Amino acid sequence: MPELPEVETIVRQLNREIKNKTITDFSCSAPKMAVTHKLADFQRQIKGKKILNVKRRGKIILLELSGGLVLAIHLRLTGQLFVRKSTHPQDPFNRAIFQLGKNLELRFNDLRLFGQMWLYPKTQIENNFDKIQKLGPEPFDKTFILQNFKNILQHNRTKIKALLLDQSKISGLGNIYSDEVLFYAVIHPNTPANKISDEKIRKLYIGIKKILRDAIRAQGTSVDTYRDIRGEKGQYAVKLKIYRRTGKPCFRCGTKIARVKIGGRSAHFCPKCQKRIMNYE
DNA sequence: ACCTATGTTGGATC
DNA sequence: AGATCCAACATAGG
Repeated sequence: MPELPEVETIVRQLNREIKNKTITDFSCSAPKMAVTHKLADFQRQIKGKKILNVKRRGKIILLELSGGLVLAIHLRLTGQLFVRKSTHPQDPFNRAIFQLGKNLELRFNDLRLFGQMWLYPKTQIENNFDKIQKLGPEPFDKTFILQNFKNILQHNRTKIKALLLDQSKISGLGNIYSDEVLFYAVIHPNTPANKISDEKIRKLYIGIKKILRDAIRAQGTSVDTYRDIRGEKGQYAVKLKIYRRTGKPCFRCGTKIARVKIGGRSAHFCPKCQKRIMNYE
């Protein structure tokens, strides 16, 4: 499910709703999701811990707990975090429940079971957690300047679509927003990253920030299973220009939108506007 | 009914 | 280095 805007939405809402709550109990019906511990150990470690703060790095949610622990959560494709009153009916595909006192629960639901949780001491998260160590720059980090982005593109021959999806190059973009930013910047998804002109790099850089910011404002895109912590849809789906619009008219020129596979993922683009550079497929 | 697709990512293989 | 295929898994849609 979630890319940067969806994860950011969830993180902001969690801070509003469950900061300073204490995890009074934990249960989980999918042991593989809690990757760092056997279930009993995971439960023992997390029980009684207070949620001090919620952060995000890339698409990874980080709950800072008392006792110097951090609970890291990755929702992968279909994970959801819901905050529910205990009286609320059970959610479909619920895999884990963090009890927050008598009346409140943080529920981890996941249809496809790809989601993962890690529980580590804070120092280890910061210094040794490879999932975070490997991440590229945050699009909204002040140090992520145009020149920085330019360097990344100029040192990679890979197709720009694949580069944008590669979390070690730049973090936070997934299949939806990588398509959207390439449409915004009018770049064919198969263009080798190091063949993109300075002008287009600049446009892409601007587009990444603009589109992610707009999507966060709209509380994310619910084109499939994404929901926020109240179970509500994000509102950005109606603003999508290209993603999953195969065969529909391009908003710029009316040409039918095309779809190609790049690295096993679908890339949507306008074959007229986003012309591929000759000599490169 | 069968085939394909799905918001992720990590590993194997060429 | 980089591309491609496959793995985890469950469901929906053509």
